[in-house]
Amino acid sequence: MPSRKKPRPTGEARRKQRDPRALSLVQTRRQHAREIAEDYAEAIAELIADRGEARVVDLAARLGVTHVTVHRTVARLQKAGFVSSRPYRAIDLTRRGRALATTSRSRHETVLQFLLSLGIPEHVANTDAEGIEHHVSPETLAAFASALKKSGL
Amino acid sequence: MPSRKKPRPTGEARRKQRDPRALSLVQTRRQHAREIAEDYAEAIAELIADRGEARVVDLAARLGVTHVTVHRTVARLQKAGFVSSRPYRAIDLTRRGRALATTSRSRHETVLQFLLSLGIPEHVANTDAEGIEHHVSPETLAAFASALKKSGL
DNA sequence: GTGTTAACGTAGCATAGGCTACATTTTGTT
DNA sequence: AACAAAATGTAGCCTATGCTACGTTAACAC
Repeated sequence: MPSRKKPRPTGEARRKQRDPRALSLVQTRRQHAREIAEDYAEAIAELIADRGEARVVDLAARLGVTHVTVHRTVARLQKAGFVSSRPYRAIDLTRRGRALATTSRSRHETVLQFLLSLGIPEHVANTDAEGIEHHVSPETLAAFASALKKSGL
Repeated sequence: MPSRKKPRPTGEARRKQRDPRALSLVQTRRQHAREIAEDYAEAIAELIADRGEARVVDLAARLGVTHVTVHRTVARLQKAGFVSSRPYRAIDLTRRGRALATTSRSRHETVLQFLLSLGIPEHVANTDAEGIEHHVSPETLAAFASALKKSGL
């Protein structure tokens, strides 16, 4: 098969990207699919750690969506190579999925601790961290970690 | 008419939200539509300031999408009361749109300056700020501003 | 081993945001 | 005024992420 990847724009969309700020916006949008993968990987890893396995219903409760959404998304993540699953069975992470879960979790923790170190109340920090973590580059993450270390002395 | 707003989930989705972390995730997802409104409002305000008017093509170049996407989104934002537009004319912000643009712009600036104050390189900070700004609560924004003031002495 | 219930899967709908291709209107040139 | 080019609009397709409603399988009680 001719490797049916998602085709990048070739017409106006490509030609018109002259404004430098557009690049950041485009990157931010591209990031979106990965956000979901990160949230799922993190949640699956957590469920496996907590209860031994990740079931569709528990994942749904953990993520605040219906089991149908979980089912479809898991199928997509399986195609993408992050999880493995068989009908009516628990969901498992692939090696790649575990790697994603690990880095996501650690990044989440750093962002959360950093926000808390600024004096932000816990419930606010939790929600903000959830939204922010997916948009934090390695450089920014390192800066957060270093600021955290300084403040923690 | 019976006020056709977007209906909130009433079945499984509502019942199953027992996990506290789910709430943050649900909120983060709900935020999504507003992100676009903020990006558009900011871009439109900027174009009007820079060239006197905001045209569909310029907006498309500024946002890194095609003019078709801009056209459809502007229609949605008009329904939502953020912009006003007439066929083949420039796009204008409503009072609400201008308010959104102002707060978005100021928040963006605070986030960006805060990242820069941590020593993050400019091009990275720009991209990260673009992604992060939409997920920063008023509390966190205040914390950023206050940290910025301290560091800026 | 049968039957109920909970979990899982499937069908089908809606919204939102991308795109290309093509049609129409404005704008600007000659 | 007529034409060419640029801007805008429309049609139609795709993917992703939600949902409800309903069918199917597996787990568990008895």
